[in-house]
Amino acid sequence: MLLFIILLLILSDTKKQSLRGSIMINKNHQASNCNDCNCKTQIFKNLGSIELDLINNSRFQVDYKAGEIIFKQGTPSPYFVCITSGLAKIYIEGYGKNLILALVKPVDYIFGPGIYVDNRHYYSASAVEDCTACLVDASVFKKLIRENPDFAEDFLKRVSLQSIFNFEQIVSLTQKQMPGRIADVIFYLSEKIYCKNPFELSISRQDLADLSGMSKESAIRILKEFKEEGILTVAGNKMEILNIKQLRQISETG
Amino acid sequence: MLLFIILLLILSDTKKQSLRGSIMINKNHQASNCNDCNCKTQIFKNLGSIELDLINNSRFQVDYKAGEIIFKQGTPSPYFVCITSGLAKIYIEGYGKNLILALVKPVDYIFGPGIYVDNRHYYSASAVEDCTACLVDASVFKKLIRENPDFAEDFLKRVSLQSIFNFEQIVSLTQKQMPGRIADVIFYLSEKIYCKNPFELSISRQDLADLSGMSKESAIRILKEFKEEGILTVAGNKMEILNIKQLRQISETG
DNA sequence: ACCGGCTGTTGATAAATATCAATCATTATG
DNA sequence: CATAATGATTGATATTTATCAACAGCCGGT
Repeated sequence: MLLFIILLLILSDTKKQSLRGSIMINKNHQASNCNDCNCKTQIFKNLGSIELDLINNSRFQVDYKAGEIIFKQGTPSPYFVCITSGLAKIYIEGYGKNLILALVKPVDYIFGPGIYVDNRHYYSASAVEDCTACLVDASVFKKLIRENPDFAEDFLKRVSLQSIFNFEQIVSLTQKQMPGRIADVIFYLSEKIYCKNPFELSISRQDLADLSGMSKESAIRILKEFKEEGILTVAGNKMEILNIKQLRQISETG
Repeated sequence: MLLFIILLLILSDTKKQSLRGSIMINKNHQASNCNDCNCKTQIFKNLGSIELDLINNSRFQVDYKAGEIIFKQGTPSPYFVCITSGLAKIYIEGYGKNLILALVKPVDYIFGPGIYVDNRHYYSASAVEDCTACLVDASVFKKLIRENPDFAEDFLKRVSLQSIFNFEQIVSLTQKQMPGRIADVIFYLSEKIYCKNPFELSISRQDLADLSGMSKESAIRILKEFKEEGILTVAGNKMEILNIKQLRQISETG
């Protein structure tokens, strides 16, 4: 039995090495240590240097090409994923369709609820743009949550905000008609993701549809209507909101 | 030390007396002290006697008649609500329609995400059946989360389970057609809320519709279809699932 | 330059669902 | 007991939305 465990450890360690091998080539590589990384100011602001070292020591950095899957719904995984560059989406694979729960940009982490339940992912994640991510052992995270109340409280606040966002999303998706839902998605993209007004979409029309819970064709049609009414301009992946007020009203009246 | 504990118990008891004045009328009244209450075995199992006293001292017990509002979306509130008898619903007030997020039965608490954000409620709660609830100061709760890692971890697990449930709900509501959604709601009621198979609905058809995100008329029609296909019997508020397998399949095929 | 595959776009049609109106049943109320 | 008031049910109809099919545009590979 003991032999078996040792064998496992050796195996996992060599596996780790080989993974590192491919990582060293990485050009987008940002910081060799969490203490120097800009991620810490936002997510880990309540952690001390020793605590950051703990995270640093259990961390892998991985690159993903656009379209690649970061993790898949249903698979077990004792990691949490911190996006350090690029753009990822987290989505639920439903019955034929996908529903995008959120886009994740730097610096934010993807911390699935499964970590505190059964170490399984309850949604999938994939790279929308080329991405760099740090994978950190969830047990380290949980340990820090137990030991550092400020960190725990900040985490709870993040979880709460996420939860509030989900509620708004549920209402939007279940109670608004298509124009209202598209309006919400456009605001989300402009205000929360790309953070500017004439912005360039890096997501596909299908993603747009998966964000607003409708078919791709319907999403395109609504966009066209908005364009015809002078609410926005769409040219390929360039988009600009021209009449924020009217778009806001469409969002609110459903 | 022992003396100190006894002193605390006495103190908490005298304080309780004054509060009792208004509560004593209550017939459903269950326990005069959290230490004796059956709630603690489930929610507060990781709390020691002194910690429970803390909760006990900041607690109000209130009765609600069926239909009464417990708290309303948008209002500020530094309390968390523990349902100790009856049945409540938490729901989001949308645009004309309501969406029921969950039914809450004893012993469970309603801990809105606002507590860690801005002390506002992001959904409303009302009594479906006559209810008894304990209101506890959120600051006490937050204090215990900071000081007791086991309690915090258990709480995170609960929040995670809630979150997983919400995801399933989003998928059901946005990707399934009406029969699938009604099937899901029926399973929810039978398995999670009433916990038996021939069960008696204490919620209205409108609530059924608000749980499944459709109009009341549509909900009734689907119920009728299920009845005609021999999947279940509905007579007023009595309901029995006859063909669980088929209902499961309807739920899964959307 | 040509081709095949992909995403995006459009129109026609079918399916799903809500709304409206009327009726029935049940309970509350004077 | 009569009568209002409320909730449940049903049918007819209108609206919303998805699906299907066709086609355009773009891009990488040859």
